[in-house]
Formats: sequence, structure tokens, C-alpha cells
Amino acid sequence: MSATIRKCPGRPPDEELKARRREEILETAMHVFARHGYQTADVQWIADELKISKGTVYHYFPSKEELFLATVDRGVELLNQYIDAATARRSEVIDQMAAAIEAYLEFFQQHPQLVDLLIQERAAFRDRRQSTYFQRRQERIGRWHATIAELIAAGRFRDVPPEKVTGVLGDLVYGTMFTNHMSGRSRPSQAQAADILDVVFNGVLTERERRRRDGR
Amino acid sequence: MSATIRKCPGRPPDEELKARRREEILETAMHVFARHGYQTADVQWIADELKISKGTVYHYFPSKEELFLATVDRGVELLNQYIDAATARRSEVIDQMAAAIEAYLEFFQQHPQLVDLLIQERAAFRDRRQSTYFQRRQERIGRWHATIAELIAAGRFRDVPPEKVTGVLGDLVYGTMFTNHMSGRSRPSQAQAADILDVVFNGVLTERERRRRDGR
Amino acid sequence: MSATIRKCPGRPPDEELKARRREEILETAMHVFARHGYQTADVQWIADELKISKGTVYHYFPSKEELFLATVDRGVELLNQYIDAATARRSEVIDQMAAAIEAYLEFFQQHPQLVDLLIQERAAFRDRRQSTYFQRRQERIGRWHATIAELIAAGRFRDVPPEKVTGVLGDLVYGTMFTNHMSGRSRPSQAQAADILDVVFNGVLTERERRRRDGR
Amino acid sequence: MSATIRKCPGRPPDEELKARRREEILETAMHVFARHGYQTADVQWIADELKISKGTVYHYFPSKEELFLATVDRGVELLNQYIDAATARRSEVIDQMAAAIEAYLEFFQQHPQLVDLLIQERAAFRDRRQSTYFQRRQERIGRWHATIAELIAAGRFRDVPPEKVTGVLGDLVYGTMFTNHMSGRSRPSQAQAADILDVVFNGVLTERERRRRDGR
DNA sequence: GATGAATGAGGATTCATTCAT
DNA sequence: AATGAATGAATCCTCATTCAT
Repeated sequence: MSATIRKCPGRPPDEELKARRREEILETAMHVFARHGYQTADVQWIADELKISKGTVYHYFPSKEELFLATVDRGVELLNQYIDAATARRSEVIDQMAAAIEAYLEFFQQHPQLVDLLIQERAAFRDRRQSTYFQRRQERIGRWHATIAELIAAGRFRDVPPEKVTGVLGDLVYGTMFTNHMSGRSRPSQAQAADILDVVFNGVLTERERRRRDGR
Repeated sequence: MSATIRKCPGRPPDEELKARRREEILETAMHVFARHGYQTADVQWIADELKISKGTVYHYFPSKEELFLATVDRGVELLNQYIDAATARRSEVIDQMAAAIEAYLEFFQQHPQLVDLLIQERAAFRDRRQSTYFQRRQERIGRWHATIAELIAAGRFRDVPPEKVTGVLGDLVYGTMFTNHMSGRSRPSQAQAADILDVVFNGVLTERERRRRDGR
Repeated sequence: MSATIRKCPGRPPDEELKARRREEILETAMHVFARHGYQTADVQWIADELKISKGTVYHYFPSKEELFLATVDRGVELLNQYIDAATARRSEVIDQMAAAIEAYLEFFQQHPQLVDLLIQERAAFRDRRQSTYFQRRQERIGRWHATIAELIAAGRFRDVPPEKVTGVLGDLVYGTMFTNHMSGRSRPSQAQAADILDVVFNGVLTERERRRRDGR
Repeated sequence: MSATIRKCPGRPPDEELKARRREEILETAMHVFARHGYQTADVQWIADELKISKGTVYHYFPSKEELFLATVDRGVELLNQYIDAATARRSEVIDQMAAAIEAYLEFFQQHPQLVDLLIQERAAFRDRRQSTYFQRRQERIGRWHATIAELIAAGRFRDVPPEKVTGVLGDLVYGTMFTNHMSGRSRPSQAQAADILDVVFNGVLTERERRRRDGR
């Protein structure tokens, strides 16, 4: 299959098998780590579930720690891909923003394990590692700043610093997602997204009250 | 601080000492559990820091687990007391709401260990226990529903379900607090509270855009 | 039992028990390490032989490595004490020298485990540690240099550098002891000492040959 | 041996290549085992250093143990060849004896790994195997007994049992060589040989003292 | 022949908990 | 009550060896 040039004798390294195995291990590891926690989870359990030996797991990942971190990386990567896909289906910017929020909540509802992985990451690597989630968030937030700046220029958003908007919205979806899972709340993600957007777009004050407060 | 001159003979049944010891242990446990995590933290470390023996810790708490949970309970209790005190200082309802949000963020900024305790609680007792934080939140949220209903009745808040408001606000402050600590963000809690209130009270849309969307 | 001043309540640390246990563990460890080798030996085996738990062994020694090194130290210490005791029983210097050699060989014949400990030490800690044996040898060799200088001054030893004599003799007894154990040779230590002394004192050449060679 | 049809085209049954490979593996194994010890050394490391696969190593040697023992054998064989070559260059018997001692010390100074191999052999195979070194020594010692008997007959050596002389000399060079490496002593092997021969040939006592002692 | 993948037994160390004093 | 000693279950990782290709 692989068209790699081999020296001559010997079993050729099967790159495809390697990638498949890696993926299988990561998938299983996600469930195991999410269910039992990083510390409690035994690498043996992951091996057992895949019907491979513990040694094989260590063949693909040098340590339990690396395996865990790769699992988190993969989770966050999948999340971002999901959001990007959803966003790409809309043309209008405000629609894109709404789609992103909805996709975000939806993804976590479909993959609740990721929430626990994020918690485990912090719990176990508190001082050794900056959160994968926030690292990626940092890399991706810029584009939304630009979008909001456009909306302000177009007179559609109030003239507030774009960082204020992304900050509040980011914290809000993050808090919503966490609260969902830690409190066992289950509401359709569409409805949740709608609530968020209603409040953040329109505010909760009546127009009268808003004017009254402006006047102060 | 403690003026106890204790010596061997004839000790009175000193219930107060007992309570003080318990409190000291909880205080130390909070730091140790927050810094090292529930699983990693060694009961010996807590004993060492207090210059008592491990056996003594087990005198006051039947197990590491109970000690940890008591530590979390105490943390959440202190948080709520802090919020209540701040709220009590205002008479106007909207001001109270603002004060509560500010106090919430302030408390966690002053006691970042509590954030980690909440994470550890979930990480370690994922399926055995409902989160202390959300349990208490549940008990306390009702009063805010009433408040908001009043504000709606008074024409100051738009007529949306009070649960929508508390839901969004609760998730938002929770997410803000978590993000602060997990991403290392440090912004004065007053400014953060102001941002939150500006967005949630006034929304981000301009009046023109809001009308446009209403028309749709 | 122990007259130590105790702070107040609590079980007093039993220093005597502690020392006894340490000694017991070291004694057992010597046999186990000598028989099975450092790497192969399981700390559990030492615990089993003493009918204590592995945890207890780790209570007294922080690691297998430290336990092993303490075992070697103790062995070399006992060797030196044995030699010193034998030497002290003689008044004449040449007799003392002979006694030291005999005691040296005797000790190793009685405690063959120590030979293996020395080998294991080198085998396992080749580059991390200078040999305990040679460290102590270094500290103790000086006194023999002085003795030999006296013998030369008294016209009893030929005028050769004392280091040459201690060097050759040291290497010779070391080699003899090692050879005994590595080749399974068993000869009474007295006879061996006599051979060594005969050769080193008198040389192997006949007087005629010696003169012939001097004349060259 | 196996008559398997080989894919890669027309390689001759190259027995020479096979021998060369074996030799390369032994050479590398010597360094690796000497540096890291038998137990610690990983067969993978040997393979890595040779840029071959672990499987190939197992092609040439059935087990780690056999590989190690072959390595020791080769080392002792080279030692003996070196000594024989040096001895062969002298015609006079006492000169041959001196040359053998010098060559012995020289070889170990040039191949310090062999010392560690000998130690490792004992450390790891304490009770399973008699030392390769002493086995070969046993086979070769006879010729020296004959030589010494001749020297005694010729009136050049004192009339002592030849075994006493070979015993003391053998132990002495062995001890010297070990001490060199275990204590980090570095002295030119010629000087060391000279010291050994001076003491063993002439003894350390003065003639007067020798007579005094004979008279006792 | 040569290789890379897979295996799984084996061992040091930790630490919550118990208990005698 | 307080202490320190003792316990032993629990778990990560290594690595010699086998084997399919």
C-alpha cells in the first residue's frame, strides 16, 4: 500500500495502521479519562477496552500523561472543526456568530466527555500547563474581533470595545457549557443559544429604564 | 493567634479548641488541596503544615474524602456569606444585583483556591456527588427570580422569563470566574462586573438594528 | 523506657526500637542483596524474611538504593572494626601487619556476602558513586605508610617507597579475597596470609639470582 | 542455515558478512554492557547504536544472556591473545613472566570495559555460572607451574611450591587491575609491573631482617 | 534475512488508614 | 486526645522476547 522507498528487507512500517491505532486509542482514552478521571484511570483499562496490551498503548504514547494531553488536544481540535463547519454554512455575520454559539453548545452536548477532559486537565496539570482550551481560544479570538469591528462600523453593534463583546460572550458560552454538565442541566442547545443571543443582543432592560439610567 | 497555653494535665473538655482545630485543618486543607489536587495531595502534607500528626487529622475527619468535602462546603459557605453581606449593603434592587455580581467575582479573586476546589470536586467525585456549588446555587436562586419578577412588573426589565435572566447571568459570572482562573486573566472585578452589566442590561445591538430585527 | 522529654500527649518515639529495626533490616538486606544481586532482589523479599511489610522497610529507608548503600556501608564498617581489633592485639609492628592481613582474609571468609555487595555496588552504581571500600581504604592507608617508614628507618624493610609496599600489599589482599570468592577457592585464611607474607617479605628469587640480577 | 528463498535479488550466502555482523554486535554490546550494566542495558540500545533492529540482534544471539556471555568470552579471549603475543616476543623465562604481567595490566588499561564485564558477569550470574575469567585462568595456569619448576630446578627461584608463586602473582595482578579501575587509579602499567616484580622477586625485608626471622 | 509491532510479567514506590501506646 | 509505627493495595512503566510480513 504505502509507496515509501524501502531499503530492502524487513517488514515495512505500516503508516496507515499506525494512524488508525493512534486514533482508536485516543477515542477510547477520551471515554475512560472522562469517566474515571485522569488519576484514577488505569492505562490497563484503555488497553482492555481495545483488546490490546498495555505495552501497545505505550508503543504509541510514551506516557499516560502524553496520552491524556493528546486526548485533550484532539477533543479541542474536533470542537473547533465543528464550529468552523457550522460557521461556514452562513453568509451573514450575525448569523455566523449565532451559528458559532449554537454549534459550541451542541458539540459539548454531543461530547460531554470533553468537558470532563478539560476539568481533568486543570485538575491534574494545574501548574504545569496552560489549558489547551484557552490556548486555542486565544489563537482564534482575533477573527471575531474583526467581525465585531465591522458590525460596529456598519452601525449594527453599539460602539463598545470588541474585546468586551468577545469577553462576555466567551465567558458566557463557557459558563453555560460548564453549568450544563456540572449541574446536570439539559436544555436543547438551540434554545440556550437563543436565550444567550436575546439577552446579549437586546439586553434585559426596557427602553424606558435604559433611558432613565442614561440620564443619571 | 491562639492564646492557648495547653499542657498535659487536667485539660477541660474544651469544645472550643476542637472547633478551632477543625477550622485550622480546613483552612490548611483548602490550600493544599487547591495547590496539589485532591488525589495528589497527601494527608501528611496537611499535618506537616500544621505541625500535627496525621493521626490527629483523622481524629477530626473520618477520611480524606470527608475532609475534602468539608473543605469545599466551607468554601462555598464563605462565598455565599460574602455575597449576602455585599447585597445587604444596598437598598435598590438593581444595585443589589450589581453588588452581588461584583462580590462574586471579588470573592473568587481573593480566594482563587476555591475555584480549584470546585474543579477538584468534579474531577474526583464526578459520578458520586452533585456539585456543592450548584446545590447551593439551586437553593439560593429563587430569591432572584422574585426580584426580577418585581422588576418586570415595575416595567424596568423587559418581559422575559426570570429564569432566562438568572440562567444567563449565572452562567456568565460562573464562566467569567472560571475563565479568569483557567486562563490566568486578571482584570479588576469591578471592571469585569461593569462589562457584564453593560452587555446584559443594554445588549450589544444598536437601537436601529434591534428594530430592524424586530421587524423581521 | 527512653527518658526523652516528650512534648505532651501522644505515643513517644521509641528510639531503641527504631535502631534495632534498622539493624535487623540491614542484616537481612545484606543476605538478600548478596544472594540475588541488587537489581534482582525484591524489597518484598527482605520484608517477607523479616515478617514485616514492605511499607515498613520504606519507613526506615527512603528507597531501595539507600537501603543497599547503607548495607554496603555497614559491611565495610564491620570489616574495618574487625581488622582494628585484630591489629590491636599485637604489639610488634610486623606482627600487626601480618595480623591485619589475616584478619582481612578471615573476615571475608566469614562474611562472603560482603564481597558480593562490593561487586553489586560497582555493577549497579558504576558511574554514580565511588566505591565505599576504596573510599575507606583511602582514609585508612596513611597509618600504614607511617608504620612502614618506621620499619625502613629501623633497617628492617628495604628502602622502597612505603606507597609501593602498601600498594602491592593492598592489591594483593584485595585480589586474593576476590579470587577466593569468584573462583570458589577455599583455603584457610591463615595459610593464605602466610603465603602472602612469605612471598612479599622474602621474595621468590634465590639470593644468588638476586645478586646476579643486581649485577646486571 | 535456513533454506528460505530470499526475495532481494541474488545475494551470495555470505558467511563472512554473518561473522562480521556478529563481531560488530559483540563489540557494541561490550561497550553498552560495560557502561550500563547487564540488567540495565536495553537490547534496543545496542540495536540503535548499530542502526539495526532489535530483531536482528535476536537473529544472531538467542537471548540477551547469551549475547552477554559471548561478549565476556570474546573479551577474555582477546586478553589471552594479547598476553600470549607479548610473551612470545621474549625468549628468557623470567622476562616472559615479566612481559605477561605487563601485558595483562596494559590490556585492561586499554580495555577497561572488560573489567566491568567481569564484574557484571558475577553480579548477574552469581550462582548460575562459574566466572569465564577464572575458567580460562585455570586452563592456562599449568604452563606457568612448569616454568616455575624449571626456575627452581635452575636455582633461580627459591624452592617454594610453584602454586604458591602463581597463586600470589595471579591474585596480585588481578587485585591490581581491579583496584586500578574501581578506585580510578591510573599509573602506567610498566611502572606497576615493575613495582610488582620488585616486591615479588626481592621481597620487602632487608637481608639482615630476613636472617633474624629465619633464626627464630 | 530483517524489521517493526505486540506482548505481559515484573517491581519500586506511595499513601490512606488503622492501632497500640 | 495525640502520636508515630505499621500496613498492603494500587499503579505506572520497562523490556525481553515472539512473530507476522
